[in-house]
Amino acid sequence: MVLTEKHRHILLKAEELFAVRGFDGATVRDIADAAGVNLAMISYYFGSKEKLMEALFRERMTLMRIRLETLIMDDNYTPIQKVDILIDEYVNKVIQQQSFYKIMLCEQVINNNPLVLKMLRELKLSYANLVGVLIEAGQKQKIFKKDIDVMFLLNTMTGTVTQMVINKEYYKEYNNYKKLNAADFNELLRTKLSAHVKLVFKAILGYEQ
Amino acid sequence: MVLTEKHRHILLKAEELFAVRGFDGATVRDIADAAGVNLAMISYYFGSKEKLMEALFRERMTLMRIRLETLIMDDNYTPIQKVDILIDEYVNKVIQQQSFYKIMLCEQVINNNPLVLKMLRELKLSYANLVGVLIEAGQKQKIFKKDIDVMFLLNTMTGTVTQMVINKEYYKEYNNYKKLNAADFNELLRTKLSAHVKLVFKAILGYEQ
DNA sequence: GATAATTTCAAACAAATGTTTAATTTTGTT
DNA sequence: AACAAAATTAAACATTTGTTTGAAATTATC
Repeated sequence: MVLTEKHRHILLKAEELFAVRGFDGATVRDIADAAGVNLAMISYYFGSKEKLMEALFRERMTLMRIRLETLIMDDNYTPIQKVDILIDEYVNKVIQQQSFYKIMLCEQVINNNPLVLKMLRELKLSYANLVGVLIEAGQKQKIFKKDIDVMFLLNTMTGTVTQMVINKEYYKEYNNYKKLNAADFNELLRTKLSAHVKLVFKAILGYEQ
Repeated sequence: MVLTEKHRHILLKAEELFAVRGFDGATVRDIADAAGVNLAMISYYFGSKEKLMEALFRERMTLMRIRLETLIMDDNYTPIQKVDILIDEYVNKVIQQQSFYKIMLCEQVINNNPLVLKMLRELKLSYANLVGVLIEAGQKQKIFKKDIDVMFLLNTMTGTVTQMVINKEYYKEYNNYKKLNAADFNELLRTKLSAHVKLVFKAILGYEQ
């Protein structure tokens, strides 16, 4: 399906609502209202609510895998540099696309849409495989230690980052960052998260510097 | 509200359904069927679907905070021992109560029930405060390094553990653990998660041994 | 500018949802 | 055994839900 500007606008508004109310909680009427279009337009443009969700996942997930693949295969970086880039880019992406990552998280728990589940599955396994290649390269160069569990490594990153994003407001409150505006706070979070995950990765992968 | 065995039985079945379909996705009819009671019994026993959810949270969350408080105040353990116990008990609890932790995760994202949100908030903040006390004790003894961000520390633990539990099946598949039965696999996960989080905590808190 | 294709709309539709009702059965008490 | 309280039930209720319809408005094509 080719997406027009109208498609993308509806997807954006649907995304915001799904992130706050969940797939079942956000009604088609809510989405139509938020997008400023008639109720019937959702079915007209996407076929159904389910297919709208599928379109959203297809749209948001398209670029994810490709980027990682080019990074892993890039010969201009050392394994350590690649790990740092991987972390930076992941943290950036989650902070930039908070709504979608919240939806992804819920969809991993709630078993709603088979097609969405399949896409998540493929993304996860290909991520594990690609990062596995990176780890092995680092191990061959004696930079990373032996016996790295790729899934533990990845889930530590994804879990820490999503958890911090979900609990953003508590973090803000706990550290008295109330005076910061949303953009500045996101920037602070981005910097701290990158540094933190990098520290954790050093411990798991077993390298210094 | 005093909970009878019947109450608890319905809560258990509701918990299983909420974990798989979400609050909005699990219908009162589904829950009644799963519990083997008449549809009207849900309202009769709990008042409403929302109140059933609140009762579930009240029931499951009651013991959480108290346990941590006694651990932190216990003088028989060193800070490092307390950290290890904290991790072990958290991992055990999540693996033992996977359904409820999945529900908690979704409720943190989806803003459904104000009372549930309030309970989550209180749990999170009191957890942060109590662990903060533990960290400071360790810092005073020069065991932990300075400038520990308690929320980053906690979210690394909760994020990693929940992420591993959510992606259990992928992990099983990726590592060819298909032959293991559910109980054995949970045990394996428990052991590996404990060791992994302890390693990560050592790096964050900055101690050896 | 006439015609066709596309987009938009209000209304209607059937199905599903949480909750209530009022009658019936079961349980407890004396 | 007789009565009262509690538990259970099938049916009904009013909303809300996703989706469709058929007419109207808009845009594109010749």
